[in-house]
Amino acid sequence: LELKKYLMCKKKNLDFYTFLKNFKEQISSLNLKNTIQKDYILKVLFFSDRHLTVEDIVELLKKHYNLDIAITTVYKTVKLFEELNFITSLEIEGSPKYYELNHSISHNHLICSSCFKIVEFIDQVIELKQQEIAIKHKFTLNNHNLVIYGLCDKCR
Amino acid sequence: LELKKYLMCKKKNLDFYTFLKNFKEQISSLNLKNTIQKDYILKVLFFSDRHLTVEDIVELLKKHYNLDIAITTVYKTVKLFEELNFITSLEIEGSPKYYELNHSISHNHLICSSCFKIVEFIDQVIELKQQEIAIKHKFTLNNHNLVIYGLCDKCR
DNA sequence: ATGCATGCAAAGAGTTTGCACCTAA
DNA sequence: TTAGGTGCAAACTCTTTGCATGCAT
Repeated sequence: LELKKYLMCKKKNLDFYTFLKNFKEQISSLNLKNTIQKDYILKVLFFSDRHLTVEDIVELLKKHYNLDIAITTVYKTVKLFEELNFITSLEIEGSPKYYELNHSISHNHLICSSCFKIVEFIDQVIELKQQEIAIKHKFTLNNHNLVIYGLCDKCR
Repeated sequence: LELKKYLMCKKKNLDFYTFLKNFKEQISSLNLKNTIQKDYILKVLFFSDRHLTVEDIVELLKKHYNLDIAITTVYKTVKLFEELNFITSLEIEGSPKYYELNHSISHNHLICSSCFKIVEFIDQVIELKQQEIAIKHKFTLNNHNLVIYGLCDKCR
């Protein structure tokens, strides 16, 4: 029971092995190969409570699983995972890309300019307004990226 | 009169020479040096009706004024201009930074994923909501970056 | 057996830095 | 005269690509 709770992901409300099984099935059905590299990169992202850069992923693979996976492989893999909608990316001014498990629900980020803490939020009013604006300008909305920069309470 | 109208900037509602004079005074008051390079980089940004990359600026300097200014100098200059709030920058996924004259008014961007057309918009509801969210999470908001990606009517 | 995957090395894009010389004030 | 500025070359960061080998299916 304790183990099961540990394996749950807050974001997906799912245990890792169910998630991994589904993942492996999707990889197979696309005629791609299941590998240790893919599994562990996914695992690191699944259990992380923060947004990770490619470099972070390499370090965590080494630290937690003593695995040496080439950074090139991680770049290729996160690109694939993003295309398959397993993960999403976040661009922050002057930083490498950050990755996180796909929440399915559209959300935005509030970032502290000093300590780089990232807070996620959802706002239905902003979501709807964006739809309105897209329609007004005759755009078909596909995704958006709202990042608010500020100072968190600890840093000011 | 025609000339005067030509020299007006839609965004600043100001003619270039008034703008340049004010700019030069600010540069002097900071004990920085006024140079041809700074003047012309500002000029290109002033008269542009679109967002410019550093590379765009170098090309326009050559095309319009037959000036060869080193790209390094342009990088250094736009960085300075941004710190002095003469211009603002915009980050788009997988693109170099885009610069534009500072509007003073906070605004957002809608970008076509196919032709990269950039449309600017202002929305008071979104602005206020962002303030609310910052307060809720105990952040002091300083700036934000909302980019909506979609397909414009021509591209879909 | 086939073909995607891995990982090394190398290239690539965008940007910054160090430094000698130049120029505005 | 003396800071700051310019522009060349080189470094730097992040990311992608080419290719030989490896491994899943």
